[in-house]
Amino acid sequence: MNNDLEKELENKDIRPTAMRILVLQALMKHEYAMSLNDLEMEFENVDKSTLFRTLKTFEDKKLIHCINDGNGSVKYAICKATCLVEHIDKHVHFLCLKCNHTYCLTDFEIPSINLPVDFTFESANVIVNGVCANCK
Amino acid sequence: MNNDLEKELENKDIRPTAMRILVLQALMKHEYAMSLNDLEMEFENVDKSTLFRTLKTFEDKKLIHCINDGNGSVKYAICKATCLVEHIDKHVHFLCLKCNHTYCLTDFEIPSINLPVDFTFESANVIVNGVCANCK
DNA sequence: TTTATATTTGCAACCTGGTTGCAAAACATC
DNA sequence: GATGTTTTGCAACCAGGTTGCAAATATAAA
Repeated sequence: MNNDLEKELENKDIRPTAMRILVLQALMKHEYAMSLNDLEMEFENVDKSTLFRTLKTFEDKKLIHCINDGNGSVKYAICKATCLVEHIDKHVHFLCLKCNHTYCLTDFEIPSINLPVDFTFESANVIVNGVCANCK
Repeated sequence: MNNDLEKELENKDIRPTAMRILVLQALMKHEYAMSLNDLEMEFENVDKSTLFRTLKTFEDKKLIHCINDGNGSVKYAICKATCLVEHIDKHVHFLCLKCNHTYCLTDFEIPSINLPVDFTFESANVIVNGVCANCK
C-alpha cells in the first residue's frame, strides 16, 4: 500500500514522513495539477507552511514540477518518466476554463517555435486554454 | 508631440489626462513589456493605485494587453495592429533570463498545438525563455 | 535504551503584488 | 462661477507565498 509511496520517496532521496506520504498520495490521486491552496483544502488541519515546504522539497528532488497556469496560480504535478529526461517539462499544459484545472499533457510535446535573429531558445512554457474532456 | 498620444488615447475612447499620457509614453518608450512595478520605478511620485487603474483602463479599452510572464509577474504591452484582430494575443512572448524583460514577438505566431481527444482549444499562452538580442 | 544531533512540523508573523473605499482634486458642462 | 462627473492619492486590505523560531519527531551515537 503505502510502501510503494515510501519507496517512491526514498528513491528520490526524500525521507518518507507521514505528511509527505499523504501529500504524494493527494498529488497522485488527482489527474490534474494541484496548487498549494488545493492542498490546503484537502488537508484542512495542516499548516500551509508545512505543505509549502513539502512541495518545495518534492520540487528540489525532482519528484514534481511546477506550472504557472498563466493566471498567476502555481500548480504542482508529479513528474512522469518523460519529464525527467531533462527535468524541464517539455510538454504542453492545459488550463480548463470551466473547472480551472490544469492538466499536464505529457504526451504532447511543445512544437518548435521560431524566434527573431539573435534570440536564443532555452525553454518554453505553453499553456493552452480551453475546455477539458471532463467539462465538455 | 503629445498630440499624437492624446489622439491615440481619444481614438480608444480614453480621456487623455496628463498621467495617462505619461504612462502611454513610458509604455511606448520601452521595447519590452512593463510590469506595474516597472512603472512605479519610472514614476516614483505617483501612487501605484493610480498606475494600476490606468493600466486597467488601457486594458479595458484594448490599448494594451497583459502577459503573464510565467514567473508570476504580469506585464503590459501596447497592442500592435496584429494584436487587435481578435484582441487575444496570438503571438509568442519571450522572457529574457538575463535582463528579465518580456518581449512581444508580434511577428511570430503561435504554432498549432495538438490536443487530446475531447479537449477543445480556445487560446494559448506561449512564453519562450532564453536570452534576448540585447543581452547576447 | 538512553542521550545527543539533525530534521520536520506548526505557529505567528511578514512581504509583495494586486485591489478597493473614500475623500480631495481636477475636469467638463451648464 | 456652480454643478456633476471623472481621476487621483492615500490608506488600508487581501491572497499567496515565504521565513524565523521553538516544539515535536525522527535518526544516529554512545
